[in-house]
Amino acid sequence: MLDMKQKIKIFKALGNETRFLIFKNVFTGGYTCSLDKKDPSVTVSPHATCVSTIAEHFDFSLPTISKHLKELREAEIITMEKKGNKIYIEPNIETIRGLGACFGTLVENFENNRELFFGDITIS
Amino acid sequence: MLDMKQKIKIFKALGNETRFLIFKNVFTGGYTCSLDKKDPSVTVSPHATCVSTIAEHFDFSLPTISKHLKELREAEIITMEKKGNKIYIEPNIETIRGLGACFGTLVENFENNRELFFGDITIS
DNA sequence: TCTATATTTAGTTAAATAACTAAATAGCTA
DNA sequence: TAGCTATTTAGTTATTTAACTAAATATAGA
Repeated sequence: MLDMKQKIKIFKALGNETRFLIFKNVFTGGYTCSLDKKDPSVTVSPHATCVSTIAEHFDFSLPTISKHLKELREAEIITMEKKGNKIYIEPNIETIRGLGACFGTLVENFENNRELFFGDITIS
Repeated sequence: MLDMKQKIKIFKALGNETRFLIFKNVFTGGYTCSLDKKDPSVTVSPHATCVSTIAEHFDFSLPTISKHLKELREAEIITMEKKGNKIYIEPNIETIRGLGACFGTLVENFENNRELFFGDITIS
């Protein structure tokens, strides 16, 4: 379960256009980075990519993208794993699943409370 | 359906501790503000509250809270309706429902893509 | 109309954010 | 080892954010 600090960190991370676009593309596989040619057994997901590949899609410098990725990693939205001299970035679906569940619970509780208070009357 | 700009605005709004706490309490009914005594027919939800009531729960000045509320309203996370000389604040559940649905779709698509790629093999 | 209440606007300031370039680190490959 | 690739760290700067106080606006009620 995500605690409040963690949720705020996630929202802050996604509340920036560049980071949001990185997030979007890492999760939907918009970027692809060739995996290690020497070792095809490397077990990265099809979504995996690396820092420089992502940076190619933006007009910002590599250090700027690197810093954005760090923030996404600290919010546990992505994972970054070093393999050789590259860092493979993958979506952290558990965090997104957790966030989705939080919103689901919030909506559900809200509906239940409303029903308790208003009975079966629909408020427009 | 929420567009990208709107989503980013929502995340930015919730990525601040004070605004997150306001959001939390407005949605869960943590604050309650007495409704208009003269006119009990006023149709505000049990979650309704007003700016000064919210401000009482924080060590920040009223203008600071007012500005935070404005940002939450612009992100369509809450609604603010003036009735007399008070402004009643209510949660905008549709926005939260929409956001929850987005995360749901993202997770679902992710699972489907993974299944398409990996078959029924479970990746640990 | 006068006064009190509720809220926002304006203007200021300190801190945080997001960008840059240059330099450092780390791991391949020749 | 030397050079190349991938990435981060350090240091700087401009912009944005979040806070404040004081003043303005709007409504309610005496």
